[in-house]
Amino acid sequence: MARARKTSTPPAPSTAEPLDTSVLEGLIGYNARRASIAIGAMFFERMAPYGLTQADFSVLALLAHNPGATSRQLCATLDILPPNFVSLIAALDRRGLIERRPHPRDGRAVGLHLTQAGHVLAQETEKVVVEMENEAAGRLSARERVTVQRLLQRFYLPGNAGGGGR
Amino acid sequence: MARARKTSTPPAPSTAEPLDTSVLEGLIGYNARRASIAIGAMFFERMAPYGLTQADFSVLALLAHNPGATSRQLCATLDILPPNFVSLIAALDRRGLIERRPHPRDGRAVGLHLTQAGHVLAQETEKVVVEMENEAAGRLSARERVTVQRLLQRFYLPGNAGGGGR
DNA sequence: TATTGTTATACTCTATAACTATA
DNA sequence: TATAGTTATAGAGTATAACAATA
Repeated sequence: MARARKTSTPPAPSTAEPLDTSVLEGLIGYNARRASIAIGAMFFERMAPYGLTQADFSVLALLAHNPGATSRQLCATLDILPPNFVSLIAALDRRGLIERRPHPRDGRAVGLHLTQAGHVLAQETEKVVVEMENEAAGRLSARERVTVQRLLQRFYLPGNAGGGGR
Repeated sequence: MARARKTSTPPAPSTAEPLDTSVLEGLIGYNARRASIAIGAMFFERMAPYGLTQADFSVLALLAHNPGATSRQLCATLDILPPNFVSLIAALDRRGLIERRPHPRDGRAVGLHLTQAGHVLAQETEKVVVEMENEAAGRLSARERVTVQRLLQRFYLPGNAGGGGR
């Protein structure tokens, strides 16, 4: 997750001249990566009091709206490999944020549910993240924010062709 | 850099129902992260024949337009920590793609330059990456591509407020 | 036979502390 | 004293192989 750096940021005593970055800035991959890292660092700072990574937060947010979802479903949705999901879920369980109940129709699977504490934390952190995004996107209009989201989704969601959205 | 997965992608024998992801899809951070990972995986595939990571490529591309740049400048530009930059540069050097020359005005610094082979590789891979992006962004118009880049830059470039463009 | 969840494990990426040599 | 480059190292994150239990 690239934990945020110590980021003391001295008052720029730096003298080195900046480089010409026009080539890279013309690449969407580069821009998406840099923006993602910048927002991720901000996320890390704001979430420090709650001890949640982006993956942790995503799982809690998904469970809030998809109670009983299985590890398999969450892994597929978030593009996390099952072996890497085990310790994540175990940690949330240890913290009393989620509960594992036997799946009603599949003995192999386990349904995941938020506990009361999990619901509270999911709700509170969602608010924090939305505020953080409002700040990070402070120089974007509401319309621009919707636009950038819609365009980014074209790169990772299947069949999100044009048209549609108003 | 998250190397690309073995991605056999069986013809979806999967039966698990998809989850409601609307909360996450309303977050710019989530969308930027997912898009970045998707483009990164594609980058990894196309660059496999050249053995370059995104960071490697970025360094070569920057040196092509900024001959003599120092490690310090490249680190600052690409947000890479100096200790992590050492092995990257050493590998490019070992491959005969770059050359380290004493800095003309600073005995501590080392000016980095592309070799002939480095220039050839930088030019060829830049073409491959641009083609790859054209494909990845196939469902975006030229105007949309410029828009998404401009908007993403607001998150990681300082003082890129509105106005300006065009 | 295929799938869910898991253990073990290895590799990559990212971070900090501390050193050297020049400035 | 501060900066450029480096070494050593620790900790996240991400990948594969292989297993038990259930379908």
